[in-house]
Amino acid sequence: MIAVKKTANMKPVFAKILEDIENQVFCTRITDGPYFATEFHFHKECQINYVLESEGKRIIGDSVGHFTSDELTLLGSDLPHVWYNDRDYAKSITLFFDPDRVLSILSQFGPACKFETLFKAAKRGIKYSGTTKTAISKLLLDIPGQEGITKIISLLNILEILTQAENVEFLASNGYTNSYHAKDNDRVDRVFKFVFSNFAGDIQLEEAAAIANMHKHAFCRYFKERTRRTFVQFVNEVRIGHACKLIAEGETNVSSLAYDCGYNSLSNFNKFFRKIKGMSPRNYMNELNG
DNA sequence: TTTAAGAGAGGTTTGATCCT
DNA sequence: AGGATCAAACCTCTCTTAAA
Repeated sequence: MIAVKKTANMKPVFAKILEDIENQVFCTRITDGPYFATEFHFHKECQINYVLESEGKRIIGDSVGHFTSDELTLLGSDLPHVWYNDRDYAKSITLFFDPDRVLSILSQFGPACKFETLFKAAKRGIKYSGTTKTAISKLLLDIPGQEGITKIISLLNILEILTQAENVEFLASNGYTNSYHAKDNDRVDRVFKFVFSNFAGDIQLEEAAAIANMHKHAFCRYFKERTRRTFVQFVNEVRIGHACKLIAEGETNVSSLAYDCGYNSLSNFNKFFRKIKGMSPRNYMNELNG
């Protein structure tokens, strides 16, 4: 279901980007392969991410969501994130920049308050749509072929457009603060991958705890501390999120939806669907499809 | 076919405490 | 700080039943 492949060079790839940015105001990275080559992580640099082709699940801060091709997001400093594709291809372009450095440059030309505000808002992760998305994605894709000052102008253009965007969607919850530590990344990534790969079947707490190398009691506490939700809540959010994706793709049978998402009883599926979405599955279908 | 409520069993989460 | 252990509280999960 989810591509859970892993290569030995994942970390060096990311470390290289951070090295590159040491010497520049910003840098871009193009991913074009069977999967997104980073694990769950966070860093000081902001990033603008445009998914060209792929779909799957993503975690940004405390949000668990589904992404598809043509998705544009801005992630602020220290916001934990990961994209797990469940297709065998992943194509995206990402622009990394150090917000402090960008602000210090911009402030030499006048007040940079609106950019400061943007970077602060980005700590929740922002998803863009409409004309903003169209304009930014085009500018982003042009950057790799540009040099020197033209490149800088593109970045400034992008940031300017982002400050003017309307109807944006915030991803992490209001007031979200990162409670992960850098050393959590591996462990948490293993657990997330486990859930995303197995949510359609049975998932036992003890198995997840073992994957995290912890006793189940310690794991419960650890998981809640980092994700702000219990392990069972997380699994249900992933399952109901998947149900919504299937509904969006045209599934009309509530019963098969329940079993496809890992529920062994219709009654339990209905219960959690209502709890998470605030309405019954049938209502949700009607609202979505008119 | 779908939704919802209730009950019992058993799984999950949490508080307190101890250990490293 | 972070994890282990135990006990107790809390909550899911599944099944049943009934109704829309």
